[in-house]
Amino acid sequence: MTEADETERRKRGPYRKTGARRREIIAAALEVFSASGFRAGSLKDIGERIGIDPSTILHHFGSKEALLRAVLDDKIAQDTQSIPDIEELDPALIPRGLIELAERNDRRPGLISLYAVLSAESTTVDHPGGEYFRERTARTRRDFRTGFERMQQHGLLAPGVDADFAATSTFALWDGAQIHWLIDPDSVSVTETLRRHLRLITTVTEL
Amino acid sequence: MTEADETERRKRGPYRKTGARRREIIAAALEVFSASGFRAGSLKDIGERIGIDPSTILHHFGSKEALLRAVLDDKIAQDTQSIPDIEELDPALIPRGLIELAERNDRRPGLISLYAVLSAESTTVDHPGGEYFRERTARTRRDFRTGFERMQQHGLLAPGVDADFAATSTFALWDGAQIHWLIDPDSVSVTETLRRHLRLITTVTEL
DNA sequence: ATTATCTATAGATCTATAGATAATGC
DNA sequence: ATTATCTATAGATCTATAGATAATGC
Repeated sequence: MTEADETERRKRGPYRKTGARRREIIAAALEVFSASGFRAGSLKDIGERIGIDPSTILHHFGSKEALLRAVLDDKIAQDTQSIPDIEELDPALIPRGLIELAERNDRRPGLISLYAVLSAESTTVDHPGGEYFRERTARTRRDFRTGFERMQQHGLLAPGVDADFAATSTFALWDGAQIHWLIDPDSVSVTETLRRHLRLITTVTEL
Repeated sequence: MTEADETERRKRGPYRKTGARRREIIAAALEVFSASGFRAGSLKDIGERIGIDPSTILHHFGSKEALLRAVLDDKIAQDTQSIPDIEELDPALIPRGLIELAERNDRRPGLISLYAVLSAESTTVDHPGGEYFRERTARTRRDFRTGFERMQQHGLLAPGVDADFAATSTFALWDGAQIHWLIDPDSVSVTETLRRHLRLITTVTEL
């Protein structure tokens, strides 16, 4: 009945500009959430950046939580911490791949801030990003471990370093350096710290 | 004039129980701020834990910001990341000292959460903890560097590791591991990751 | 005619203050 | 008599909804 009705008076669908507007909102939301966090970043802040009313944002996304999900989903595509093709990449090139990833991130400080701020905020009670960040950290650690296991099989890890420690320490050092960089950008270079760490835990020297 | 007046009708000062009540509030505030962050953690939440009204908290501390400062100042005493006597400690014992510090922190997860959550939140705009955490990270990095410089002078750093990298990487790895531990406690042991890192960057083996 | 946008506003916070009542201590 | 605590409330948010107006596209 209801389904038949819906089939009958079919919807027209979004206008041509709607996609662009949604992307505009997502971009503004990324800025605001990374600068203020999810809870303190208001729909009013987001709307003001692009000159629209908060209720217009809700028209497009339904709720603030749904907007957060849209921001995070959108960013998965250009994720800051997944190595492309880690399964097939020549193991000797994995460290280089990680460093290039860090260098790319250096050019998008907004994304770094989004992840660093939200991943910490997501550990607080009742935070809508909790599950996303639990899954993401698990996936990233798994990807890292896969990469370092392949290096290990080719004898590319330094003596005394196993794949699990390589993955855990690299991931922790990376995220920690990013937070310290956010707190005081002059005091630490994420890329340089990562590079030296990888020189230490692998036998790959040309980094 | 005013001063004379104040000298004349002198205040009686706080009651005997006031100190205890303030400590009670600070303890409850630590719990709430570490579980919810500063902005999302409300005076109502804090008051409910110890059965008092939000306005009573403000009577004792004046403002929510002042309460945060009181919580942070109180925690400086039992800081989670300052090595005792790093200036005098036998350089060979510094890694052991760091690990013991991490082990002590393991037993106070509330403190770890407070620092991890607030240090990330403090990077957001207009956050009252911003200066505190900027100073704290600078001081911690300086302490770490001092310690590793002393180790370097005694030839206790691994080949290719200088004091600056040792300090930056250890600090980053530590804070990053703590966040990952908060996100998924089963996936990473802060102490164990730190221990293996220190084995790698120093020549001290008994860890 | 449907979607996009705005205005207005409900309802739920939250911090802080004013002022009344209760507890403490001179 | 002073401090501690509570009740009541002001004033400032904020998210979300209802309903009117504007823009788009069949």
